Amino acid sequence: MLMEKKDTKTRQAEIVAAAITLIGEAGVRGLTTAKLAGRLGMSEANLYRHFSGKQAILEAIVDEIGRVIMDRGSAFSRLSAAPDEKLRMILESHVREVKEKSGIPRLVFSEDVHLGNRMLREKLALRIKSYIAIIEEVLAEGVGKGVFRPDICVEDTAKTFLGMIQFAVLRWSLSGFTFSMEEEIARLWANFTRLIAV
Amino acid sequence: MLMEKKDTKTRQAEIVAAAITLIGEAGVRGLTTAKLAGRLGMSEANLYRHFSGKQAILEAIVDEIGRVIMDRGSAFSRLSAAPDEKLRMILESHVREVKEKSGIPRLVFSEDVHLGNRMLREKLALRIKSYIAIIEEVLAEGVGKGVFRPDICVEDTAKTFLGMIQFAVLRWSLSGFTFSMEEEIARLWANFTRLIAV
DNA sequence: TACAAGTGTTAGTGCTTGCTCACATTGTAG
DNA sequence: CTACAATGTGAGCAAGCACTAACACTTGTA
Repeated sequence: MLMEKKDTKTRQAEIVAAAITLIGEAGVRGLTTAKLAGRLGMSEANLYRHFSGKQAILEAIVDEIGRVIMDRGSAFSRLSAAPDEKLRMILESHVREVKEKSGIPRLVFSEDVHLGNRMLREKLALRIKSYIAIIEEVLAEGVGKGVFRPDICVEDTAKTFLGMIQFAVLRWSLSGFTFSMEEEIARLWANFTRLIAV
Repeated sequence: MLMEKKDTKTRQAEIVAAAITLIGEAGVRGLTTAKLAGRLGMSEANLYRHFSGKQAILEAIVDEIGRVIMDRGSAFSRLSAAPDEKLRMILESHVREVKEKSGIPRLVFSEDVHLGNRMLREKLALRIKSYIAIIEEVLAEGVGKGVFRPDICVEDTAKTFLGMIQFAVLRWSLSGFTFSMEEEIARLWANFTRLIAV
């Protein structure tokens, strides 16, 4: 009787947070009911009081990811900084997020999402789409204000921008996190901003 | 006694090919000794005659990936086309490769590589590095010949270029392969080439 | 106070996993 | 021809997996 009783909403949030951390450390494969329960100091069976199964936990994580992305979008759209400054801030907050919650990109790339549950895959595709839209908006604003080249396609440029970040994260992960992500991103940003500046 | 005896070199090649196909269909998680042996029409135990274990099979796949990349590099360096044409050809051959052997990108992104065996991770990081170097070379040639802007950083631009492709593949996978990869890539290429053209 | 609903645990279940063992068959060198 | 190494098989093992049943405690409420 070590575990104090808590509202299921609270427990669900705790479980999701622990699951993201665990995925960050050990991957989606490493997210087992035994490890998750152990990490939380509760029994495996108790997980099933709050979630119908592992799939439901993954769904909840994807919803959490969506919430993070949406929050970021609304935060930056309210901002009154220059478009290129906004873009840099999105970049930096993205990198910060990835570093402290590496479980998120890991789930995004995982086979469990790409090959497993269909709903999971579609939900995530939608989230990424809306993330691209956020970048597009900033780019369009920059084009309108004359800080970005008028001949860029905002959609393709947004996709290229995000791809640049993703690939940096991939290389960083493959390197065993040996190089400085911040420095790498700073270099990439310097080059990218030169490409799209008027 | 359905299985005819073959040289272990031949069997290894067969196993690696079947494993890549299987990963393409079912992911690295779907690559189980049972499925792989079943696909090849042989017993599980026979796999262990030719490979010491699953890790060894994954290593052989990574070596195969390295061979593919190296071949591509040497093929394009021998080519006498214009730099921008070369870059487009690399892009197209990359996409073609991904489409017919989707097991390769799946392994590159897999947790088994990123979190599992260290040697695997380092080998793959090296391969990607040399792939980046190939792109860099083409970009540098283009800058020298005056077809690409002289103010680009070839290294960062190469990384951005590859990231753009990777991200397109990710979105394609997340979409359930519903959109046309060729059209998407064509759009991205048109925008990218505009960004780096003089 | 009674009691139903909600939250917790222990101790399992059946299934899949990578892998091994003992044994059969085949190819080939002396 | 014979002996031996290489290549093949079926049977099965220990560990890990997601998940469940049966039961215990707590809390809100009629």
